[in-house]
Amino acid sequence: MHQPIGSSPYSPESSHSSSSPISHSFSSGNSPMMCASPNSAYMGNSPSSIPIRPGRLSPCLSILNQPQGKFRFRYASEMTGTHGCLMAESKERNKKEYIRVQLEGCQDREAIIRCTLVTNSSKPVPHVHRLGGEGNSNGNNGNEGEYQEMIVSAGKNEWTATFSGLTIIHTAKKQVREVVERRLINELGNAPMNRNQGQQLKDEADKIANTMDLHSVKLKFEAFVEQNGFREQICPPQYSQAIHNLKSTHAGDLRIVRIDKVYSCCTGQEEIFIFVEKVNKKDIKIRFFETDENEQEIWSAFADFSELDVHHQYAIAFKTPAYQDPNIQSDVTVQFQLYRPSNQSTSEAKSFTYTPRERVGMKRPRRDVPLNSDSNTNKRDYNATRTLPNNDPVAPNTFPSNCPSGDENGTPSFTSNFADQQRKCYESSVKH
Amino acid sequence: MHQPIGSSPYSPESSHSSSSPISHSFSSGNSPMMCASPNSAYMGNSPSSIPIRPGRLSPCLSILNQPQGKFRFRYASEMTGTHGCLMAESKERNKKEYIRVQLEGCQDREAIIRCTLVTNSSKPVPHVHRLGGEGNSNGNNGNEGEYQEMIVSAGKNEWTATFSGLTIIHTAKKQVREVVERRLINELGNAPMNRNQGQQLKDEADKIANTMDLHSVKLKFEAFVEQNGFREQICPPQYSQAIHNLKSTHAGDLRIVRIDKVYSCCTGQEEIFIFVEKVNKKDIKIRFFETDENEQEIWSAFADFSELDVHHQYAIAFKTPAYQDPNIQSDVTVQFQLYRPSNQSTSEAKSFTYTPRERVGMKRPRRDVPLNSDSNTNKRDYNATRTLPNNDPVAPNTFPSNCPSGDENGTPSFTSNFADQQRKCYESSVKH
DNA sequence: GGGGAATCCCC
DNA sequence: GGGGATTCCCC
Repeated sequence: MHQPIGSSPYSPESSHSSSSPISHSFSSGNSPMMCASPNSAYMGNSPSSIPIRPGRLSPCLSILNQPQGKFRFRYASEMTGTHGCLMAESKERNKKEYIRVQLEGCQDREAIIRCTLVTNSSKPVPHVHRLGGEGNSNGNNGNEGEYQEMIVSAGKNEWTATFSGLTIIHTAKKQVREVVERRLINELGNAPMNRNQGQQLKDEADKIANTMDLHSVKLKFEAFVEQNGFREQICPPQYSQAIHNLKSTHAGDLRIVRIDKVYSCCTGQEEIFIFVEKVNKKDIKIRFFETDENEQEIWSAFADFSELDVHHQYAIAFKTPAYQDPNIQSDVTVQFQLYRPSNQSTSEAKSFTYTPRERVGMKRPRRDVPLNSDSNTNKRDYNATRTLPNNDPVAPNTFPSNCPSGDENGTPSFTSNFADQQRKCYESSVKH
Repeated sequence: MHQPIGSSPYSPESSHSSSSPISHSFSSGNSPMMCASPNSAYMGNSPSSIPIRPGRLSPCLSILNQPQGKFRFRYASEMTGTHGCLMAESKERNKKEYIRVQLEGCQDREAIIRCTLVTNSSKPVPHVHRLGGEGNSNGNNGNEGEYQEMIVSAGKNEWTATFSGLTIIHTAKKQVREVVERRLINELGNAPMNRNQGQQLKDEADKIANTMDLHSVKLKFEAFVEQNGFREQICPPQYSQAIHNLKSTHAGDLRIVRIDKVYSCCTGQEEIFIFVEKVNKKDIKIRFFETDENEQEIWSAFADFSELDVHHQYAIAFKTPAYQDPNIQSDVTVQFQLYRPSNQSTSEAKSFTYTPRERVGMKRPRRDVPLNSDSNTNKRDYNATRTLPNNDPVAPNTFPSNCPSGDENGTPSFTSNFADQQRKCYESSVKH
């Protein structure tokens, strides 16, 4: 102990109660005080820094490889069989990397890096979910899944702990309160309580349990050295980026799986069906946008649909928004993507084409487009080249082309590749 | 007792053990015999008829109003709050009718009609699910949800029992075995067993538990008269039609909720997206069919899709089957519906229009790249590639008409109201 | 690794 | 009455 317990807001979260080599308590605060204890990981203020050991330079932890931002948390009931474990975020899709944490500036022979699961909140506290791990070479058992530890040293691993085989075990909602309460009691060193204190504790547990986000966690890394059979925390903890539960509707990946039609008249209001991965109908939008050559967004608009158009979380029927310019002369390629307002996340974008609308009052029964690409759609008076059946009330026609429809030089063109779009477009524009 | 127990395959299922006024045992057989007891509702043979009381004309039960064929079974955990109860099947959508059962030809002053839940199997046995009921005027309590009873008489209700407020309580899978075992033991009158018999019973319970269909039940109606404090069954039981659990994927209603396009060229192979109610991708087909003026089916075909085209049970992307006649000269209206092979159930049909194909042999420039060639239906991650305006291999085109495409006089017409269909149709026909 | 069935919760 | 969140199971 380098400081009296509770002597400052900086009192360490873990510095005195752990008996070597492995502590089972969650936060190591061991204050006999009640709920207001600033030493409690749950109830107190998190220390904003960690005391430096007297007469030593403070080492420092740095996360070399962050964990994945998304991972499927598994229930204890799913822990039979193997389901893949928490890896590091990696730029390359197919490259597997492990989570790595390095201890810098350590003066001791070796140190221990501990990894625990904490809440994704401004003041991280131990999470009710548990951290599982099997491949861990240090093979910690009997820790109730509450942490994983690695020994680091200069010679062994250049002070770098590699956490492989980590797993996040999802505590069922029903048990959350109980787990929190048990930990609170532990934190308080199992001090005897009177009825009032007991109630206070229960209330606090309730509050924490009801508040804790079960669908995102962070990893907390701490470094210790062991001396004379006691552990000492040697530097401030580091927190990883948040890890979101892939199975959750609110955190799951947004994805457009299938699209029935990827073009629309620039006047919008055309119905598109898409299949998507699980979405929450109250928290989903479809965003159309266009970027310039510098990737700068130059236009965006939301598609038109209501909750009723979201079919059981997996499909959406929406109407396209009007393009910014109702007078485009050639196809314009834009993008669209799912957007979740609650956390601003988006899906990958899919490309989408806006086609020109029919010109109103255009007076050229023309065919200025090479032979086949055309499109000009639906002039009633347009005389198609093909032979029409005698009573065919129209049906102007053009035929397909292998030529590009919009030309490379930017020459305006009325051509569209999408005849049916043109048709509808015409209809909607003549209504104006 | 009118017959010795087990004396015949017709020994009554419920005739002697029940002590008045309410029996708690499931089948009333109370034989001391072991597993082979023909008297056990679970293990024995079901009686194919019921003994007639000596010297009496046998009365008879008839079900005036059958229960609904579909109902959502509720778990015990859902029994808080009200969720609607089992009603009778009714022709008119909005008309609420109760399940009613009449006892005919009863010579006694009054009788009791009991309703229990049994399996939907050739030899119905008591179901592990329970029958709940609250609105029941006879208000049976303490029957553990195992039956509901009504008293009938000439004056009171014209021998007709009305079962209102029935509910089906879904026994969780985990408890099925235990419930079955308990009942078996009860059936055997809690007779002492040796180890071997115990094992036999467990095995039997296992078998029954694993075999019982938890998603469909029937109601069993029995009639009793009470005399000298004893009950006597007075006629053969009646079984209702099956009631299927609406929440089950296998029994739930098939329904087409939304369709992106209701027309296709008669040559088929056009992609349609539909939103549906929960289906099982391994047990669903889409059937197109046509009926003549007499409602006789004159053509049918299945749409083309694979399991991969079924999106999370709620949406399907399929290709239309070719119509029987590739040379139709005007639109043909057919129907399509979902079809579940396992039980031959179908959804309501939606109407669908086949449009004539473009005439082959007409000479006009065209392309041989099918428009839809990129629609790789079988990839979950369907990437709409048809978006690049500049190199889009273009589409043939026809134009819309405000006139009916098929004319009333039967004059052949190449016109279609569905220009894009024509386009695709054209392409698919040129591929031939 | 992931889909969906089973169970439970709540608008 | 019903949709969907949660938990569990299994291909």
